[in-house]
Amino acid sequence: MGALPRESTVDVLEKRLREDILGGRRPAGSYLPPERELADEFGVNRTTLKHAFGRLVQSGLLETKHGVGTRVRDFLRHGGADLLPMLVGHSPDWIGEIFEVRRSIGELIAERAAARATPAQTAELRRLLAAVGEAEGGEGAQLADAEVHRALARATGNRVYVLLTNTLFNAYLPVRAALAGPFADARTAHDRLAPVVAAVAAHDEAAARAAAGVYLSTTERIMLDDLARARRRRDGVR
Amino acid sequence: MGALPRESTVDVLEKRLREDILGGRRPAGSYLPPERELADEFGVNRTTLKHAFGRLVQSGLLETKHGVGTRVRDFLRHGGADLLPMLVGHSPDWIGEIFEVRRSIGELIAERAAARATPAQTAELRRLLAAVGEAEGGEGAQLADAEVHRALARATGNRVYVLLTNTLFNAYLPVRAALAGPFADARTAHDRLAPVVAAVAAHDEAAARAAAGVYLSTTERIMLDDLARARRRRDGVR
DNA sequence: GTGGTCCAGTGGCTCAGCCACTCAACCACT
DNA sequence: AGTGGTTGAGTGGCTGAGCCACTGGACCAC
Repeated sequence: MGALPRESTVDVLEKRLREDILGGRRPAGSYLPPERELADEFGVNRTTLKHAFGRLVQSGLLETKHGVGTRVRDFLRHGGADLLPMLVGHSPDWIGEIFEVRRSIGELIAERAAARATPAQTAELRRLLAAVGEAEGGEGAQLADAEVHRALARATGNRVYVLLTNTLFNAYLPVRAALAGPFADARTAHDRLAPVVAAVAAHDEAAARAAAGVYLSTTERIMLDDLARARRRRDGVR
Repeated sequence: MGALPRESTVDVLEKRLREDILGGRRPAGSYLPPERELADEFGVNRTTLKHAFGRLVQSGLLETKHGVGTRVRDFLRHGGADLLPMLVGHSPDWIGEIFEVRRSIGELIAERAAARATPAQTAELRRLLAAVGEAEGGEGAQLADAEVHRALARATGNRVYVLLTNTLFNAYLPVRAALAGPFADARTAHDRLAPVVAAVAAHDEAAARAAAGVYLSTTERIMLDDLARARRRRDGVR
C-alpha cells in the first residue's frame, strides 16, 4: 500500500480544535478567541491557523464573520453526513447508528439495483464478486467487497446513491482495520455476498432487498462483536 | 432575513476552480499547474489560492501531494454526499436523482420515527406542524416544513438520519427559491404534512411510511413542475 | 547494471503588515 | 429626548516575500 502521509501542522491543529468542539470544551454558539490570540496560544502562525479554520468552517463546525469573529456552530443542526468520519473517531456511540442506516440504505440500493441494473452492470457485479473470492488476505477481501458495493450503487442508475455509499465508507475509515473480521476468509466473504449479486442479476427486487438485509446484518454482527472484543481487551489492559 | 454575505476572493476562486473541474475542463487524474503559476494566472496571492485548494481537497475534488503537485480526483469515486449542493448548482440533472433518494429515505425516517418517537418528540412534532399552518408567506411555510422534517429525523433516535437530512436540505439550497411551490399556501402545506405526523404519533409504522411516500411524491411533483416551467420560461426568453 | 548523490521543482509553513468589515460609543443636530 | 452621522478599536481577509521539506529524475561513481 505505502504512501503513508505525514500529519501536517494544519492536520494537527484541525484535529485539536475539532476535539475541543466535539468534546464540548468549545460549546456551540460560543466565540473562539481572536485568530491572532489563538495562533499565539497554539504557537503557530495565524495563516496556518486560518487554514485549519477553513476546514472546520467547511465541515460546519465553525462559522467566521469578517469583522466579528469565529463562532462554534451546532453541528447536529447544520452539519452534513460528511462529519461522520470525525464523529466516529471521536465517540464510539456513532458506529452503531451508522450500521443501522447502512443496513436500511443497503437494502434500498439492492432493491433499486435489481430493478434497474443493465446487462453490463450485472456482468461487472459478477466479475467484482469473483474478485472477492480470489482476494489475498483479509484486507484485500475487504477492499474487493467495497468495490462490489460501489458497483451496486452505480447499478441503481442514481448517482446520489453512489455518493451516499462513499460517505458511509468514509465513515468507516477511522476504524476500518478493526472491522476486517467478516473478510478474514475470502471464500466465506464471497459466499455471503453472492446471494445479493444473484438476486440483482435476476432482477428480483424483493429477493435482492432480503439478501442485502441478511448480508448486512450478518457482517454487522461480526463487526460489532469484534469491536466489543477489542474494547474489552483494551479495557482489560488498562 | 438580512446578513447577505459578500463573496470573498476565496469563494470566487473556489467556485471558478470547481466549475472547471465539474465542467470537465480539468479532467480527473490531470495535474493542475503549480500553485505559484496558477496564483499568477488568477491574479491572486499564493496563500489565497491555497485556501481555495484546501476547500476543494476537503470536498474530494482535489488531492495535493507535497513535492509533487495537485491533482484532480474522480469525485464519483471519492466524493461524499456533501458534494450535492455544488453538483445541483452545476447541472440540473442531479435534482431528479436527489428527489428519488429523498423519497426513499424520507419513508425510512417516517417509519423509524413511528417506531421510536418519545412522547416529548411527538408533542414537538405537533407543535412544529401547527407552526407550518400559521406561517406567514411561502418562505415561512417552507422553513417551518423543514423544521418538521428535522424533528422527524431526530425522532428516529438515530443521529445519522439527522445528518443525512441536513445533507439533503443543503443540496436543495442552491435552488430553494425555485422550489417554494408546495408552500405557497400555508394551510395546504399543513394539511399535506399532517397525516405523516399523525401516523408517527400513533406509532403506526406502515401508515407513517405510506403517508410520507404520499407527501414526498406530491411535493416532488409540484416542485419538478415548477422547475420545468421555470426552465421553459427561461429558454423561451433566450 | 547498481547504488548513491544531487538538484530543480513542488507544496508546507512562517512572517509582518495592510485592507475591509462590524459594532458600539460618541457626538452633532434637530 | 430622539435621530442620524462619525469615529475608532477590534476582528477576519488578503498580500508578498521568503524559507523549509519533500519528490523524482538526471547524473555519476563504482
